[in-house]
Amino acid sequence: MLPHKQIELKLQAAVRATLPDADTSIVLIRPCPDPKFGDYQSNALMSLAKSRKMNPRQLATNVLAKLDVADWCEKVEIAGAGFLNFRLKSAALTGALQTAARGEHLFFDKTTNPRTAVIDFSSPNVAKPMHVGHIRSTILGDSLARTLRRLGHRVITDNHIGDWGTQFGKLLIGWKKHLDPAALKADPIAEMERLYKLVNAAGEADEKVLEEARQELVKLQAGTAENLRIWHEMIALSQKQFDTIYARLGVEFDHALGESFYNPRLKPLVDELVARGIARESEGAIAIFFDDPPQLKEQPALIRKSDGGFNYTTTDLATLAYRLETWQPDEIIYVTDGRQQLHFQQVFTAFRKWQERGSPEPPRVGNAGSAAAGDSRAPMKLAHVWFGSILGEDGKPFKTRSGETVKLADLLDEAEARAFKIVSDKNPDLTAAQRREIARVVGLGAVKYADLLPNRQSDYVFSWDKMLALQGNTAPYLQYAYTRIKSIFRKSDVASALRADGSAISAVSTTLALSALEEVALAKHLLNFGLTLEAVAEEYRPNFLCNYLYELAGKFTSFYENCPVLKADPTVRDSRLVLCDLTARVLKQGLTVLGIEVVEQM
RNA sequence: GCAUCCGUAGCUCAAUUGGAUAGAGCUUCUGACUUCGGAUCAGAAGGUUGCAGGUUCGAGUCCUGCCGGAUGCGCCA
Repeated sequence: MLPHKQIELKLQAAVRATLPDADTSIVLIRPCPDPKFGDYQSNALMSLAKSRKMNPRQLATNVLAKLDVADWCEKVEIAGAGFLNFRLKSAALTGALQTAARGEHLFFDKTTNPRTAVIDFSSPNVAKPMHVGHIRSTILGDSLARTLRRLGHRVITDNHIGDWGTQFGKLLIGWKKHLDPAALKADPIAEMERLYKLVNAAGEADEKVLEEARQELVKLQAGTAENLRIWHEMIALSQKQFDTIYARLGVEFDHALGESFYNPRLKPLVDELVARGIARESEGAIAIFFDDPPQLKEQPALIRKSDGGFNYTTTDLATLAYRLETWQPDEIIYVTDGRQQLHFQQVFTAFRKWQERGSPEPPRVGNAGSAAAGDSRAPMKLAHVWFGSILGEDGKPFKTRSGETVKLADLLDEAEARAFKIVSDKNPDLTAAQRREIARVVGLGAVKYADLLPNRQSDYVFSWDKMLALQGNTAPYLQYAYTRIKSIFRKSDVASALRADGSAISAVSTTLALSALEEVALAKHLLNFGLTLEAVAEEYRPNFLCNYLYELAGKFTSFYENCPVLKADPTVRDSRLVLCDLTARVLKQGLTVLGIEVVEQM
C-alpha cells in the first residue's frame, strides 16, 4: 500500500480515537499545493472542528497526540488555521519506488471495494455517418471505462445505438424507390444518407410523402417481412461502419443493445407505470408528472404519444430496468451532451418513483440513502456525465465550411495526414511505413487528448490548428517525453536487462540514491498517480489525468535537463535509470487509460 | 417567462471534500555547451476570477440580487 494511503488510514484512526462519532470518510490526504508546506496535507480537521464549534488547532493537537506515522513521515506539523502537513521520509519514498521497480505496483492500488458500473456512451444512429458530435461521448466514455477497469472495478460498456424511430419511414421509401445498388456497395452510409435527404426534402414539398412514410413505419413496427429485412440490412451496413471507426479509435463495447431491443418492453412498462399511479393520461398522451424536485414541477415527461407510439423516455426507462435486472450494477453512467440534462433528470426521477412504489429486482435500487434489508450495498447511483458542445472558431456549433457536419472518419484522416507531414519533416530518415505508424498514433492521440483535456462541462472551440499543433499540453508532447526516455535505454547497455514486458530493470541495483531536487520532485510526483486515477473515477473527469501526465512530463524534462543519466557515476546512473523507467511506465499507463498509444520513436 | 450551465491573463483553458501566494499553453520579448533526441528547456511580461452584497478563520468555488452568453422547456431523439 502506498505511503499516502497508510497515512490516511492512520489519520482516520486517530480522528476516530479523538472524536468517536466523526465521519472519517471526509478525512483525506491530498498532495500539498506548494512543496514548502510538505508533501501531503489534510485540511479535514478544520471542517470537523467547524461543524463542532471546536478550536481547530486544539483539535489538530489532540489528533496528533494519537497519530503515529513515523514509519513514513518526518514530524507532522500543524500549520495555519489547522492544516496538517506531512513530509515523507526518504526511505518511504525510495521504498515505494523500489517496489514499483520490481513490478509489484505502478503507484496505484486496486480498489478494495469493487463496484459494477454500466457505462452508456457513443450511441450513433443507424443509416447516418458518425460525425464530430459523437467524438466526445465516445472518447470520454472509453477513458472512464478504462480508468474504472484499471482500478479493479467491473465495467460493462453498452452502446445504445439509435436503430429505431420515425426516420425509418422515410428511409424505407428511399430504399424501395430510389436505391442505387452500386452506390450502396461503394459507400453504404453515404447512399443511405442520400436517400434520407431525398425523401425528407420530398416530404417538405408534398404532404403525401409524409403520409406514405408513416405507413412504411407502421408496417415496420407491425413486423412486415420486407420492411423488416431492409431495416436489418440498414443496421448491418451501419454496424460495419461503427466497427471500422471503433477499431480505429481502439474502442470496444461489451454490448450494443440498440433502442429496438427494448420494443417488447415498452407497452408493459407504460401499463405498469399507469397501474401504479405514477403516470396518467393527459391531452391524449400518457405522462409522468413530478412534484419532487421543484425544477420538474412544470416539466412532465411523456411516455406514450397520443397516437399510441412511445418515445425516448419510455425506451430509456425500459433500458434502465433491463440493465438493473441483467447486471445488478452499483452504478449506471450515461455519457451524453449537456442538452439532455432535463431528460435524464426526468428519467432518473421517474425511475426512483417507480422503485419506491414497488419495483423490479433488486429493491435496494433507487431508494437513495436507504439500502434494503439484507443488502448492505449502497443504493444504485445514476450518473449523467454530460459535456459541452463543440464549437467552430466563430463560436457557433461546429460545421464544415459548407455548413455540413464534420464526419468522424474525415476528421481522423486529416489528423493523421497532418501528423504524417510533421513526422516526415522532423524525421525524414524513417521509412514511410514507420512514419505512417507514428502519424497514426500521434494524430489520433492529438485528437483524443484535445477532447479530454478541457473540463468536460465547458463548450470547447474546435480548431484544426490548435488540435494538431503538436506543442504545449498535447498528446504529442507526452508521447515525445516517452520517446526521449526510450532513447536513453536504447543508448544504454541495460536495455537488455529490461524484462520482455518492460516491467522491471533487474540488472539495476535496488538502492536508489535521490539527491538532486529534480529527482526528488519527479519521484514524489510518480507516487501521486493513483490519487489521480481515483479522482478521475470519482468525478468522471479524465482531464485530471491529462494534467497529471503533463506535470509528470514537465518534471521529467526538468530532471532530464539537469541530471545526466548515462554520463553519471554507476550508482547514480543506475538510480536514475530506475527513475526513467518508472516515468516511462507511468506515462504509458496513463496514456493507455486515456485511450492513447505511444511509440518508441517519433 | 421558467429551468440548467457558464463568465478566470490579449487568445484557448486549468485550479483535486470551501484551503495556504489563482496556474498552464498559445502569442510577444530575452536567453540555453552542435544536444543522454531542439517536437526541448530556462527567464520576462500578462489578473479587481462579469458587477454588487452576504456566510466563513479562509470564497474562482457556497448564498442573494444584477449584467452578459449558451442550452433546454408534451407528443423528435
